[in-house]
Amino acid sequence: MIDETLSEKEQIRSAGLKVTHPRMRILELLENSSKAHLSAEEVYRMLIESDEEIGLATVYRVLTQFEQSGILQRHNFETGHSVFELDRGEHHDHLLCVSCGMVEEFHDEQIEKLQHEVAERYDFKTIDHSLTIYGNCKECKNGR
Amino acid sequence: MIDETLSEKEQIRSAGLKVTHPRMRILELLENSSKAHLSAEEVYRMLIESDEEIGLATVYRVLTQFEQSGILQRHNFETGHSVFELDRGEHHDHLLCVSCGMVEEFHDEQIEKLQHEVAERYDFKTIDHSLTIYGNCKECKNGR
DNA sequence: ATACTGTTGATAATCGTTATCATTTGCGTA
DNA sequence: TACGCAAATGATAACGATTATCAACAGTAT
Repeated sequence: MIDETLSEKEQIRSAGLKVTHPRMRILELLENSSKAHLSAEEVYRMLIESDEEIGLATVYRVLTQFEQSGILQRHNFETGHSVFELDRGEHHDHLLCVSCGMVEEFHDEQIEKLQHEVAERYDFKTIDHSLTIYGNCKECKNGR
Repeated sequence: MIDETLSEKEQIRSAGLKVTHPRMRILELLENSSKAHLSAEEVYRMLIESDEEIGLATVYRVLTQFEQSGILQRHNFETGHSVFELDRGEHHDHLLCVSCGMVEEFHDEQIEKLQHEVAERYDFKTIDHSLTIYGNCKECKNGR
């Protein structure tokens, strides 16, 4: 979960990481992206298009570090690759359009509560949970 | 969703597939397994151990065909590989122990209903949905 | 039994991701 | 400000899971 009042530099520092060129560029990119959910390959391509000489290995490494320090969240939808988004603190679930790939976020307190009850019922210590609804969005449902 | 009253042979036939040795063995294995959720590699290894000469490529192919014809369900938990289980019709969600890999199934009608409401709220046509709770099971939570 | 088409198995290829390692770079210290 | 060193980088090899290729083989309708 990030503190929006911290600058990129401060966020990276407080994650215990050196403030380097690749890390700054990647964090800026995530914060300025119009798409909330990006894959490593997408981040890499966007950097290349901005004439940044950042290797693919570095992109994967930095994204993983950002995830581990809580700057980013990683999601594994059923697409065969991970996508990342800024962790803004509020837990949410996803609606994913299988036609156009669009991702919509939602939060439902009632569902959250029921999930905790289920975990309790099975004597499970919840670490994380993910709920994704796959389907067709408004646009794709009708024409396209 | 499979009809339990159909024999393996009939299930394969009604999927529009030829009744072959590998398909029979794989379906039998799934139906007799004590573990409900198996990966392609696990199925392959179990076949090898039963002295079955079935190639890994065939295992992947058959599992995919069984999934497409509704005999199996495929799940992509956050483990990096797919697992398969017989589709018995009743939708359910999963509790996954990140320590021992144990998978527990549950069904909560209330959660189902709330998910439909969310989809409606966003004008989404639901095709599928998956809810997985990651954590530590009863055993792993305490000693191990 | 025959023929035709789907299926199989060995293996190469692919995809997303991680490991390796020589070179470079932040950054605390002198 | 220059120095030194551990941490970080980038090119690329390696990896694990899965899919494609293709010649040999096997169900099944006739």
